[in-house]
Amino acid sequence: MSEEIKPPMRRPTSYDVAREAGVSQSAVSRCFAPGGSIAPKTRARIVKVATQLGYRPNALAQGLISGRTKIVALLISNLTNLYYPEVLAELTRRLTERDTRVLLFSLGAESDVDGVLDQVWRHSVDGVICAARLSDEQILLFAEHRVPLVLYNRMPDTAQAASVCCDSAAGERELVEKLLAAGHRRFGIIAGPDDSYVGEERRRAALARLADAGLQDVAVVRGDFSYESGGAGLRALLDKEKTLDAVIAVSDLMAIGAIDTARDVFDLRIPHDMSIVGFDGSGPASWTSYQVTSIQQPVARMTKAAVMMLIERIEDDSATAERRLFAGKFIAGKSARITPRF
Amino acid sequence: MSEEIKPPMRRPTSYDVAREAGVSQSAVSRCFAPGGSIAPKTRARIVKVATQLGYRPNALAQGLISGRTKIVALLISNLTNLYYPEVLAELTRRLTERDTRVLLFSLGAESDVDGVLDQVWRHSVDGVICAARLSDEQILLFAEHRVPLVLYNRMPDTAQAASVCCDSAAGERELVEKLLAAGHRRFGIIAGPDDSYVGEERRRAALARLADAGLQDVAVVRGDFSYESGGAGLRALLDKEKTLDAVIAVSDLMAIGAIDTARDVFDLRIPHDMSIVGFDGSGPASWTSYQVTSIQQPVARMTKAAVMMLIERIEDDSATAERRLFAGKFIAGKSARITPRF
DNA sequence: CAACTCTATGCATTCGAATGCATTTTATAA
DNA sequence: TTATAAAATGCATTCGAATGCATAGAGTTG
Repeated sequence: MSEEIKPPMRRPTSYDVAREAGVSQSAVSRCFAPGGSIAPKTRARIVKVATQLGYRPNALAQGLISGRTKIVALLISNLTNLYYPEVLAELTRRLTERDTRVLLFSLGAESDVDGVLDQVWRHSVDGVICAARLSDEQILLFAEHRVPLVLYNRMPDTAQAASVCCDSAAGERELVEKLLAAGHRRFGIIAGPDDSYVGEERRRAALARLADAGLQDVAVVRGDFSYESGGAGLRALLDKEKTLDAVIAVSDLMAIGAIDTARDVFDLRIPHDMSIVGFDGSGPASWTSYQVTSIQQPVARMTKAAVMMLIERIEDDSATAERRLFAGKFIAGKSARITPRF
Repeated sequence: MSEEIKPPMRRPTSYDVAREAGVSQSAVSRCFAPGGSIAPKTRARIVKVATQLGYRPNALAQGLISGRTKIVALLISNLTNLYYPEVLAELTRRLTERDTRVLLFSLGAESDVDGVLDQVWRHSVDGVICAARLSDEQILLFAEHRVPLVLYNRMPDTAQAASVCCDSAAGERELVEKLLAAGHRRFGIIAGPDDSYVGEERRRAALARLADAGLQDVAVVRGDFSYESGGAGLRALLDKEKTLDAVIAVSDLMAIGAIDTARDVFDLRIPHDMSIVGFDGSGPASWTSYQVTSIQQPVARMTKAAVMMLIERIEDDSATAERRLFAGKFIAGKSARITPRF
């Protein structure tokens, strides 16, 4: 009879272990709780029985009674953005390292946020890292529900909230300065959707720096951060202004789209005939065919900071808002001429 | 006194709503349960109070008592693979549509699987979609724990499990046939790591079809699916065989790496001097600079199938294993010559 | 109006682990 | 050996919603 007839057998609970080990349920609980008061001998016996039965504490019950779920929610707007996967992977890895699970919410339209928040409250997550647009009212809801929040690469309009950002403005300024120093004068900008926080910050910073240099009325078109919209953006720009020295795309992916279109449709040599810069320093930007001149976000440091900030405020709910702003790193690349022509 | 002194105020529970609405806790529960027996008038009153108090059912308590969490775990091996984000986004979207949350587990090294599974059991998820390598023993654990499982783009060695795959073998064969028909004879293969299911399937299929055509001893090198390893792979191949007509990379990203290296390092015109094909049909493959000749996986249909299969077996735990195999779509692209030279 | 359905509602219990408090056991000191 | 502190253990309760069962109320019919 090698085929044992197994009873429908539900998962063993702490009571099952307790019975089998001849102790109380409390003992079992304490046995697995860090710092629980338990005699080494008893612990050994319980652990043995637990292993044998394949006992695993029920996370739901633990969360319900203790008020701690060891789950954080991650809100990310458009996962397909090529730059986010990297951030997502890093955040997930770092959280997992700290014995925390990730409940992922991907926001197609930013309007779903309310529905998502509803789910966040229901699941009593320990905290939230949000890389999607939140209104001030929404941010206030977090305080009301006492759920720690860290914003990633965006800042609230006026509400107080912890945030980790790459200094888009400074980065964009640096790019513009290099372009100006190299003698570019006829600029075009491929911006993001007007509801994108970083997109707008970069657009404004670029325009401001150009204005400082006496360049007004710079042509601006809007894309949606996609490859296609980069190409479309370039076409639109060249439609307005016949000749351009330099195009500033607010993301690498759009810069790449613009580069491909410049070469393929307009037969331009990059950077000889036209300079194109991006932003982010995402994977494909460094590919040989593009080598986008860009600002690289310090993803490792930023994700680490975000996770640490979140954990800090999970452990100390009186922690006040803090903002950490990381400078990006200029990547010379080869898609822009950054030295004077003569 | 515009500043109300709020008591520390915990989240309202069904009891709070019940008291306020003058009914029992059961009534509140039934009010939100679909098909609960409740008088319209009572329901209206409860809903009003609930809204007013901002009541939200506690998902932990619901999961604990009902045995259903409406959470599925997603196990994904390397998120940075550029092709997975698309799959991840689609799966998340579809699951969210069906009122199901996603617990994300990203596996850096495949060895973490056991630790991840432990967490999966603890959280009593309703099901799992797995795009990472699982051993037969691990697959059996799912049956033991009665957790429905759907494998994405991989099949178990011998154990029974539901799975959704793109027909890699057929796709790779088609690619090889087109290349053969166009007159290519000197082949090289850039395979994946030997523990990659799809990688190995594609490699074997390519080699088999080439052998059928009388081509033995085809050079094979291994990459890790990254852009860099594609370039390195091409260098290694050209090191072994001085001249090659065609290179078969088992993923688009490696094909792209190979294309860039071929152009930049070896000064080859693609596809004039050498054909390079990939696999997946991921975003960058269609960019103007590459236009990789490839097999496109029907991601939309596959993710839909995976989610439907999972839901089917969540609702009917007696459902036996099923395998759905989707044919990929040939993308002519421009990285391979697929018509005879004369 | 009595007899009987059918719908609403409440009561009590359940899910599984954590924890404050009381009690027992063990270790240490006098 | 006894007094006392300290450690180990058990008991009972708690978290918040779902649900089987009993009952109260509304509605129908003869």
